[in-house]
Amino acid sequence: MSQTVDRALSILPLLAQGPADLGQVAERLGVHKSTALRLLRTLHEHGLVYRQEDQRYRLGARLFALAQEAVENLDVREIAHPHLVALNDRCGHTVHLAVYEEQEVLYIDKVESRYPVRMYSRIGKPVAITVAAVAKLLLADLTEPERRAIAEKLDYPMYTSRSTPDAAAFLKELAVVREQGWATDLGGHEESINCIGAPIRGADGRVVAAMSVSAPNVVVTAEELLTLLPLVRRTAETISREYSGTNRPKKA
Amino acid sequence: MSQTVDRALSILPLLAQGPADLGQVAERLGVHKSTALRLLRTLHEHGLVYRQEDQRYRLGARLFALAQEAVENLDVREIAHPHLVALNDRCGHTVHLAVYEEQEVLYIDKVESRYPVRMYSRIGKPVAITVAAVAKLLLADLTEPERRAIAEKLDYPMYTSRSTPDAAAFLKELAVVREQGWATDLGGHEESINCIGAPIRGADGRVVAAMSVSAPNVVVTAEELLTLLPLVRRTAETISREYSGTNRPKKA
DNA sequence: AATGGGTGTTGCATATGTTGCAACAAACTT
DNA sequence: AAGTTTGTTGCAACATATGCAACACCCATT
Repeated sequence: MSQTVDRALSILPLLAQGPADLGQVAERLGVHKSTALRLLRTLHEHGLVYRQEDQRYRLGARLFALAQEAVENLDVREIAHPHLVALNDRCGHTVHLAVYEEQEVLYIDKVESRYPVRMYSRIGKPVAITVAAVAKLLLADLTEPERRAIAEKLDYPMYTSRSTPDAAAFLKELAVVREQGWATDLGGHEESINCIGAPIRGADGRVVAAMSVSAPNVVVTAEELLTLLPLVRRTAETISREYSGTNRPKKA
Repeated sequence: MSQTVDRALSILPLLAQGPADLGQVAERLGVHKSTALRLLRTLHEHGLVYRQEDQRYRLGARLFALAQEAVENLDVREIAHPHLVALNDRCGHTVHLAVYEEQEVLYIDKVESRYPVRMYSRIGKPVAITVAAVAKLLLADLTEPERRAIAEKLDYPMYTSRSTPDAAAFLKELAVVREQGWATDLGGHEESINCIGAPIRGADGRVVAAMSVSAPNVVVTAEELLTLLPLVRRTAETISREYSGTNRPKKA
């Protein structure tokens, strides 16, 4: 791989955390200031980096444009969105859509709860991979060696007492999820929040995305939330059918 | 500037047009296949590029995550502040910056009038939402159903005889504000104080904040204050440009 | 007005890292 | 099975990125 490009690209996540000046960039990259300057200049010419009035650098508009095109290319999102909204209309809770890519699970869509109490999550943000219902669904579909490889590499932070403690427990949970075709997260990420999720499959049966419904204890108990399971699964299946084209041909 | 990085970054807009295989990328870059391969690999490692099952490359979801993180860490206040100060330097009146959050409009910055007579307001304090110019600007940008939902829920205290009396009047006012792109509050909150305001927009055109200039009658009449409108609008636009990073368009 | 610390910027010699090649591997067509 | 297309690796040659040191600049301090 290319060292120069590697360094240049490392600047992006760094700037995503907030603006930084030349010195800071150089230091965090471990290179000379002049080197950092030239990398930043190149990024700047491509519009990925913007220089604000105080001379500090931050991510540029071009990146947003690219990101926009990137999500548009993920057409699961496009197809799923109206169904997620419809589901939210019926149950009122927060609905998430996530995909697995490069060892990460990312939220790519979200429909906010209608209740005043909202949970914290962020589109584009990596999911708590060891506990989230959507993460379990997406990982459960990998091959057994892949699952094991990933499970070994992960950290298992104990967000709550009910978080997945270690690789063994995680693999076991994935096996259950794979078997039953749906997943839960009962207070594993935040003590008072429960989720239920179902997989969205492509034409070949592989899981291409996962969706979930989340609600805090103060609104509905875990048992009540579970009564929504059939609805969630049906929604996921509808989306799967539309996505895989067995129902409605939509796009070329 | 760096040739290697330049080439690597040129791949991104190329892939934004749709997935492409190694050969196509190499050809459109004008480099050898092996070179393109190494560049793509580096992009891949950073998650900016994703390799789909048919081995073709497309933009990766990480791009989306980066952009999302960036907007979240973008501080309007930080960017706006120097411009607000400059505006205050020129006109001498109190300048406010406000955002909409969770059904409320909050002041997040303020530059005090240089005149001895000052109006009462406080950073972090909720704004008089039915009358303030900044509130009108922020609410006017919501969707029609959202606006109606909020307008219904609000109280309409008659701070003065010129306060907005009810939901119908408020919605009508919002429509006007939305149309004209600026707002006023002429004695609606305190009998002797007038404000004019303008919206600050993000890269996608949505209103992310609003600013206003306020002055009491004893210093300038409402008509005199209105002569500042072009200046206020220009300032808001300058901030918008800087915030959205669209100041410097550059092309290959 | 002069000094000094803090930036960002440029020219240059060195050698490091990138390049294109050509040969190899693998997957599909015929 | 042979042939075509596409992706991948090792290597030698050279172009390119690198760090340095000197410079320019701005701001605060004296």
